[in-house]
Amino acid sequence: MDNLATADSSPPHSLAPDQLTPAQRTAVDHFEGPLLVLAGPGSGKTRVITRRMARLVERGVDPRQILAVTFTNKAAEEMAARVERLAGGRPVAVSTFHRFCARLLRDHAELVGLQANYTILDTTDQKQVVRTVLDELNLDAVHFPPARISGRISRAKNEQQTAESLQANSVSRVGNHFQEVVARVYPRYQDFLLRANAVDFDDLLLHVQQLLTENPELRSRLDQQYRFVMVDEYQDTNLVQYGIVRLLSHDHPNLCVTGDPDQSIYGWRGARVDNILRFEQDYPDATVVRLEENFRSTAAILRSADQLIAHNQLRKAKSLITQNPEGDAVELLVYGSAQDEAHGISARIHELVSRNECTYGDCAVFYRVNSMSRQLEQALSRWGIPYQVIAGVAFFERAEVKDLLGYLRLIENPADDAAFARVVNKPPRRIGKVTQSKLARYATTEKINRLEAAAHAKQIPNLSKPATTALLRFHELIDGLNLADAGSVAELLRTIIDRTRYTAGWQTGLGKSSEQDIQRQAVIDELLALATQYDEDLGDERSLAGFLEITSLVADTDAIDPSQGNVTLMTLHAAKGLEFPTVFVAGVEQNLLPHERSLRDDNPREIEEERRLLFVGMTRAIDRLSLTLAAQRDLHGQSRSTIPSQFLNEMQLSMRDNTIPGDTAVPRPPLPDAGNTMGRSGMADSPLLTTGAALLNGTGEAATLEQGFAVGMAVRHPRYGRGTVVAVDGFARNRTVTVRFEDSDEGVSFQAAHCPLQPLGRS
DNA sequence: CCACTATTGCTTTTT
DNA sequence: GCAATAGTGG
Repeated sequence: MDNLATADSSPPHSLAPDQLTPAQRTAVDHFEGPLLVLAGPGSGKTRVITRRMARLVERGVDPRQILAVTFTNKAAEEMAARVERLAGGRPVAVSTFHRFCARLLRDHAELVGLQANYTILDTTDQKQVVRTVLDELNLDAVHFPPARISGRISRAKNEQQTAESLQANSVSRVGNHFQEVVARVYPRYQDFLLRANAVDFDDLLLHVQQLLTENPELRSRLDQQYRFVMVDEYQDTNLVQYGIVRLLSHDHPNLCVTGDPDQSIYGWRGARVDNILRFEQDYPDATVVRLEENFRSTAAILRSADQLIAHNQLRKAKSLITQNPEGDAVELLVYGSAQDEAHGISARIHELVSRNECTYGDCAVFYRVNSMSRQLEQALSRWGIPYQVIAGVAFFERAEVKDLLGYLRLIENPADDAAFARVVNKPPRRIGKVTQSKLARYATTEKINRLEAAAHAKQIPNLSKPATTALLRFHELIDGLNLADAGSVAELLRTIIDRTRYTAGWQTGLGKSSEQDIQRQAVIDELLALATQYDEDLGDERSLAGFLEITSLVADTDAIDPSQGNVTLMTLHAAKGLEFPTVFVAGVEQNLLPHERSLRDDNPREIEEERRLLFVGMTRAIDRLSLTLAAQRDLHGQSRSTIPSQFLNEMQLSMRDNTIPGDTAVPRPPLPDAGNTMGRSGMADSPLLTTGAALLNGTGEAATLEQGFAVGMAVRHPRYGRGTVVAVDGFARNRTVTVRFEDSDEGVSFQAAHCPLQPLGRS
């Protein structure tokens, strides 16, 4: 089951579980004082950290005195489970930076001007808030895109620039319109958040830093409480995180950080590699351990990766060593089009699996941008290969999820005007733009939140009668909802869906529902399942705040599920910390990897980060690694010729050209027939939906079928199983296929061009 | 004054 | 190919 695992498991080439190299041993046995572990890819870093934590407990350190911080929930959970196992069942707290801060802030909210029931805004909410502020300033969102503005605000926060200092800064730089606008929006944005008792992701960290800086007694108490602090992926910390870590390890500098400057890929998010590079200056008596031997990849893979990364100038020289066997050379596969590339990869996986060289779950495909998953999904679908996409359309980004969570947020924190704006007219209850802006104006002048203002609708000037009653009814609706009455989060969600008649508008009637509605319902069911799980896990401890905290701070990478036996598709960023026997990196082209944005102003730092990104991707591979590219790729709908990535010239590769025009160099899947499609795919008729990612798996887009569909044709859907086509309507893009699946009375309609239906032949 | 449909434009990476 | 806007009918 562990074919996808972090570095600590035991891949074929690794040391026996109990064995440690001398360097690893030094790190594990290190007790007090600062420790820096510089760990190359596949060097057993996770194993070292977990072993060290267990060792601390063994030496009598109370687990509550250990604070371990990672960047993803997935990493945190895995680490916690592993340490607990090693430490004889004693739980050790492992948390992400954001979660740790969220908890701390919950306990001390009033010290930074918040209340304990504050809510966390996501990027969509942030953009919405920016939009509101732009409106107030009479600026248009077309000329000043909210996404860019909130990005700049986020960057400012990461660099510890307050609204005031940014303003001061931009005044000195006259002429920069955009910067000026950002400086004007920032303080109002922040004001909105504070009034809404809400924080954004950056605030979680920033508020905690402020908390620790301004309250020395609290700081020293926490410093004392967390006598041992461990930070994983230290090269990814930003200035604020760096500050927090330092504030917590002042009196007890038993700080252990681990990381690899060559795997720093979050510079764009404010991460500072310098943090790890200057650790030895920050803590002159630090012990430094270098883990350079790789236990993961073949020598061939490692050699190419090493050659690549050696081209980074702004780097301390370091080479990767391994005693692993040579293995196959790293391949470069060149295809004529993105479609060929996708089919080529699928064919390759199909071949490897049918020759029993690996399983589907052993394979991963990485790419630079999420939008590249679509074509890969289509091809894999056509080949009948089961796959999971990490963060295709993220589960928690789905409108239904955000709406329902919006209701929960508003119930928990009535001051959350962002949540109010999100749900006040969802589903449509005749509270449109005009009414909302009158309400907002009134709320602002009266200095009350919007929900309260809705209760006073009769006092709002120029409000039409129907609008007034609609607002009053909405207020009543929210007022009548709470966790105590509902009994559990899941029950509360059901009550919300029921009372708002949330799904009422969906039934397109005539005894058939659309594919879209089925998906939306599935999303809701998934959220309910998640809530039920939460209710069970927490028992009497359950709270809305707790549930919202979990749902706000999850990442899509958390959904990676190795046990499913699926090919895994994800971005290069999401791939960090994982390993797979067979890896494909797709789209290794100039302007894509390196991304065009990094080439734009010829900044070597950015190009080096792109190089590290490819390095990270390559070093995930255990046995087989292929880099692929397409000579032509669609960009904004237009097909364009591409240029091979500059990185390809920097390493040893064995090239295979599959671009012979009009030829069969790229195989297409064998024609489907009822007999062997099932056997080949290895897919269950209706797989269980377990995670958000798995849920969305296979439903995105799909095959364009040359032969089309006809009434009476037997088809198979990756999720709903076998069925028969009962109707075909419309033309071209509007063509829909209605299918009746086995054990179902209803027909389900699909867009012919965009569904993963596989024809099985006539029945 | 609101809801719905057609149309234009922009698209890294993520806690 | 999506999401914010413009336009139209109710």
